[in-house]
Amino acid sequence: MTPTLKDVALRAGVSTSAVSRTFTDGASVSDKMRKKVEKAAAELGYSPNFIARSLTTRRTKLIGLVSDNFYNPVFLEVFDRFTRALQDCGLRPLLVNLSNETDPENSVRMLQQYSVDGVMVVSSTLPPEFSKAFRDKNIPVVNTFGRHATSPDVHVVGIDNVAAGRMAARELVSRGYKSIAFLGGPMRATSTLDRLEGFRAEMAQHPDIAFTYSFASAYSFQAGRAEILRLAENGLAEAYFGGDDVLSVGILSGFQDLGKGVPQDVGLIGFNNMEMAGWENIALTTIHQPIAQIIASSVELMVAMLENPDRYPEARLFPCHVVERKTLRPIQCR
Amino acid sequence: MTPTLKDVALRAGVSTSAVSRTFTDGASVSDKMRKKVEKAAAELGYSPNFIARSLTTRRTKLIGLVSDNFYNPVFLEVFDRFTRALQDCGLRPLLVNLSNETDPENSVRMLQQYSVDGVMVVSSTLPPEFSKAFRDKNIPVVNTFGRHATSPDVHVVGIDNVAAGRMAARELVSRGYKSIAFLGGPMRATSTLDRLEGFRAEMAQHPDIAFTYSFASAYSFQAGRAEILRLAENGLAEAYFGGDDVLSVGILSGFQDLGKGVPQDVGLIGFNNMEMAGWENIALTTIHQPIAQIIASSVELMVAMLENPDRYPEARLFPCHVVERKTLRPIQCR
DNA sequence: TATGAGGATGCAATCGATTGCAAAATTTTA
DNA sequence: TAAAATTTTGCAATCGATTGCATCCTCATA
Repeated sequence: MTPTLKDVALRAGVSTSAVSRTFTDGASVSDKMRKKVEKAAAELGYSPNFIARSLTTRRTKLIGLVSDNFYNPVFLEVFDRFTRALQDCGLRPLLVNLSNETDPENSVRMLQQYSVDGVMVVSSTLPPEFSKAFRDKNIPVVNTFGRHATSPDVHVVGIDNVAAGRMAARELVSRGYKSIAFLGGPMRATSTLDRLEGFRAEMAQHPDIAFTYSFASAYSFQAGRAEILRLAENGLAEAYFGGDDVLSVGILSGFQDLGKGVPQDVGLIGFNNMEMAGWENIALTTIHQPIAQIIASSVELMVAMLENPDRYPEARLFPCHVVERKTLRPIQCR
Repeated sequence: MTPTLKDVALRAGVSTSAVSRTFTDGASVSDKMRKKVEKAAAELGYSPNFIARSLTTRRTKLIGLVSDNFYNPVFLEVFDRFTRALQDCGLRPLLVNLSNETDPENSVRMLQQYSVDGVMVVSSTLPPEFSKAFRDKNIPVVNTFGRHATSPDVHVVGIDNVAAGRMAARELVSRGYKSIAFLGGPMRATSTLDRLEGFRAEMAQHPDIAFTYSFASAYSFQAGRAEILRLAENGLAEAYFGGDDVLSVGILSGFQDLGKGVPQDVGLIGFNNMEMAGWENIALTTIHQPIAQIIASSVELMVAMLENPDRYPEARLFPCHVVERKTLRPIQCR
């Protein structure tokens, strides 16, 4: 059906090598030959078959994009940016949904069967074994939003969660709140734990301020709402750090039920700066994670690894910053 | 590096055909042979290379998943469901971001170069030419969320937008509003136009009720907010049908600015039933689009087309239903 | 004009599988 | 037990490309 190399060669009256060479840059072909071949190719509507090509070049330009997080609004941006950035490098994302996969084996095998050139593991909750499994098969892998401490033998691009936790605490302290709480996502997420660590470290500097913490059952609206409602039974803190923005909107909703005004009665700072956090009827003060940079850097790193697979693993961590909106009272000068 | 068919054959002391056959079901191999081969394969950690296989079988099991909409929250669900459903059929989604692509040519060529078995065009805004371009190259295509009227020569799975528009109007009428407005998404989206058509048709049955319409510049929060604020200058209607849920949340935010209480002062019904519409502090009454069914059906249809590419094109339309929350006043009995 | 350098071309092997066909092995039938 | 039928197996061609190597041109230089 679709024309092949041979068809073009036949029509142009040249060898298949000649045709192949006009379509691989850097190959030696005379102008005359190139013209002839290009003409025949155009007439036939030929373009080289990547799959067949990959057999000899050992490069498919396919990149596995594996994630287990398909329900967080920030992932809209994540997918958009990843696909664009990859496309711009001539790479193609093969999407893998790991949502209820516990065993790396399957995904690794599958991606290996498709001879992907590399894999991007996009998750902060996936255990490091996943990334390692790829590396063990000699497939270049970068773990975006990963935790650098856990997998020093795999490339990680993301943020410093400990620093982010500290930043949140510092922000809350600067507003003069006298009792402050950390309301994290599920405890199994290492990112949560790291942020708690930083948060706690900062709070340790302020023994005069009451500090408590707890965890929601998931990074979800309902989980945040349920947890804050549960917490309210024993009295609320003056300000909270929500595990992420959707959790925080749940908390906001709980405050509303409780008749607590924000920021008059209680303060809240979220995490991620998802698009909806900026919606005027939500107006969540939150910590922005530099997604654009993280993804650009991830792809850049992947490209570099394709050139040199033995690159020494590195962690690229980007700083966050707080985005002030309306859920925290103004800074207190004392 | 990774073991090949030949390696296994060598180790098992059999022909490559034998190995190939034990890995393709339905092929004739004796038990003894199978055991021998499987043993060798297991020892080597072999699994067949799909890419190489596809060369002769002419099946890659790759499905192009092309979309131009990466920022609507419902697409989280869409991507999650699509990837799962495809995976469950042994198919792999090759993601293509068409966000700023105006010409089908590139994407078609690219997907052809990867020998995808089929393409799912997931968009209600992409012009029918995109879908047609694939069909013209004999690549099976189903247009999910497409408009059936425009492309009767391509498989379409989605909803009946005209009916949905009518449903919205009817709902608003049943609440006894005396002036009703349609505030759609961008005019170029055919889905918007179809919904307006249905809406208008229903309103025509009620000449006593004032009816107006207008369009926001995009399916976005800011566009909805801006448009309602603009509209307010000449006085608001009693109730609105928002083009989609994010647009509607923008409208809600505008109402808030205007000091209009919902649903006391003004009513609003959205479209899509995105997850956030159910959040208690948004509580948007909206029309639910049966995404789960639409996607299941799309994938089902794709699988059927892989079996029989000459299948006669059909449109599969699913009914919507309204989800009552808190942005519409109760039904009026007269 | 002869010589050599270097670029352009083609031949044929190869990448990792599948598969039609014929030969070999096994089972069934007489 | 021999012949026929059937199942297994292997050979070799093929899928659509790329590429090392040898040959052939071209053109500049002496």
